[in-house]
Amino acid sequence: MSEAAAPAPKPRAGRTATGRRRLRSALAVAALELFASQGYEATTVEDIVDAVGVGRRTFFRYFRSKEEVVFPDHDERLAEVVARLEAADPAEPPLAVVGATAEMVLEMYLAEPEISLKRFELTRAVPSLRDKEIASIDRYQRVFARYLRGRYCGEPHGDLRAAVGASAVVATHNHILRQWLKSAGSLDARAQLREALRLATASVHSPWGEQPAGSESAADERVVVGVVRTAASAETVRARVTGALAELSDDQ
Amino acid sequence: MSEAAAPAPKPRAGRTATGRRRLRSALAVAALELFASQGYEATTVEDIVDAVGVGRRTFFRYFRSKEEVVFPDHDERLAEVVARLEAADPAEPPLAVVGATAEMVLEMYLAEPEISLKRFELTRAVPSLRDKEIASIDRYQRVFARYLRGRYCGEPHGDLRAAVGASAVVATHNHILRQWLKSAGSLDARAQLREALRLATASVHSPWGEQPAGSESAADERVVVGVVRTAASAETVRARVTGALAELSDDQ
DNA sequence: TTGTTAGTGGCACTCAGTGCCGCTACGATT
DNA sequence: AATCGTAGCGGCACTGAGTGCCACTAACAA
Repeated sequence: MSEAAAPAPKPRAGRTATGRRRLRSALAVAALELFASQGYEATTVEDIVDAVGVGRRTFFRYFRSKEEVVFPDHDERLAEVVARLEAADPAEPPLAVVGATAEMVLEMYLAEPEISLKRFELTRAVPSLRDKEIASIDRYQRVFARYLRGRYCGEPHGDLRAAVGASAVVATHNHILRQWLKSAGSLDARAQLREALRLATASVHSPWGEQPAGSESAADERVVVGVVRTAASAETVRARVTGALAELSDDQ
Repeated sequence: MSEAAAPAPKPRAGRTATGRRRLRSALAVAALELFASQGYEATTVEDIVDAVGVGRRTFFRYFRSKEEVVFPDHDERLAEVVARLEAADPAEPPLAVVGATAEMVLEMYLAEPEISLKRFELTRAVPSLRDKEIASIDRYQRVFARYLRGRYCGEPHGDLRAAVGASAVVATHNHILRQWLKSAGSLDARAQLREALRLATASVHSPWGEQPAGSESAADERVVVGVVRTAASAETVRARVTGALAELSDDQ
């Protein structure tokens, strides 16, 4: 209260000494500390800038909003994801590309565990931040879906497959990430994600859609006999295989 | 401007005549009209209440925020979803229950096409509303995932399967809904959703996880011979079937 | 007629976010 | 070395969302 009584003589304590672009970092650090100690909503932007010793206006030069200080570099990360997808080998299976990109995103979280954990606690506690994170996750998913839509272009249910594939990858990524966060950085999340993606995206890898009654097949069509040993009934296996093999023609 | 010059004598034009709880509806209608005509952000809450002829304070008694007027009954709908899941027959396959619930949600949109379309346009144009909608959709997905987690409890990758299953259902629902909205209410979205759900959730219906090297099988194990006619190579079919039939023991 | 209560209006306030202007420190030019 | 341009910053004033509080009024009950 009383420390702000003299607006005329600016203290300017070590501002330029910290460097021009370190201000952003200093603001973020101070903000996260205050959020952790006294809560997100109870912390005003004025509290943050007072802790750093800069003007309130300066805060909004480095962050578009109070929420953005919690997710400082989401834009850059999304841009990396887009770049990665654009640079991907078109010979790779589409879902493998998306899965690998998801692994890259996971690596970003794993690279700075303490920040990821702080954010996790914050987003769990503050609804508005949770909503914000959901929205940014959705942006990843949209980018994934757009990529897959391009790769599945022309296929029977390409758009649907793209949407479901993207959502499966994102859901799997989030599941593994959440497990890792809850365990406070336990085991190899990378390997877990890879295995989980294998399970989750199994059905999306092969094309969907009803057989157009032997359209382009006929030529190189062959008869394949498979022998399966299982406890399930024959009818169950028939239904399962029928669903799984619905249109197995042009994908790898 | 000049119409607000006399604060003392309240006009009170037909307030009570419209009924006590119709005010909410009147506010929503006026808001949507203003949003459509002059844009969401350019419309202040004061504009809305002036159009209806009530005080600004009253608006916030009916809507928690300016955004909520666009999604007036999301809470009730989410409650309906929860109730439906809780009342579901435990004998039904879990994903069938969730799928049917998603169909119920779709029905809600289809029930009032003009409002759904207006909202669609608004959420497409205004980022903050889009984020809000994403967040509320995520709430559905969480409820779905929670339900599936309970049903898959104890199974190999139950939690992952629940997360992926829920996301697949939601992604499918959104895809069909979006198609319907883009076509301005064309054909039978119900049938499309049902078929799409069949495709999208095929792999999640059967349990996941690695075979425990013949644990409880042995007893009622049989040999099943399947004949498949396809254009794919034998190796492709083998890999596909192996993946699809990974653990086919207790689910129907 | 006299409480009682629910719904409302209005006022004042906090706080996020923005536009604008002035200041200052730094670098480049001559 | 003096000067100009500029980028970063502080501060002020403003808008608008959202909230707390209190007074008022209409309807209802005793």
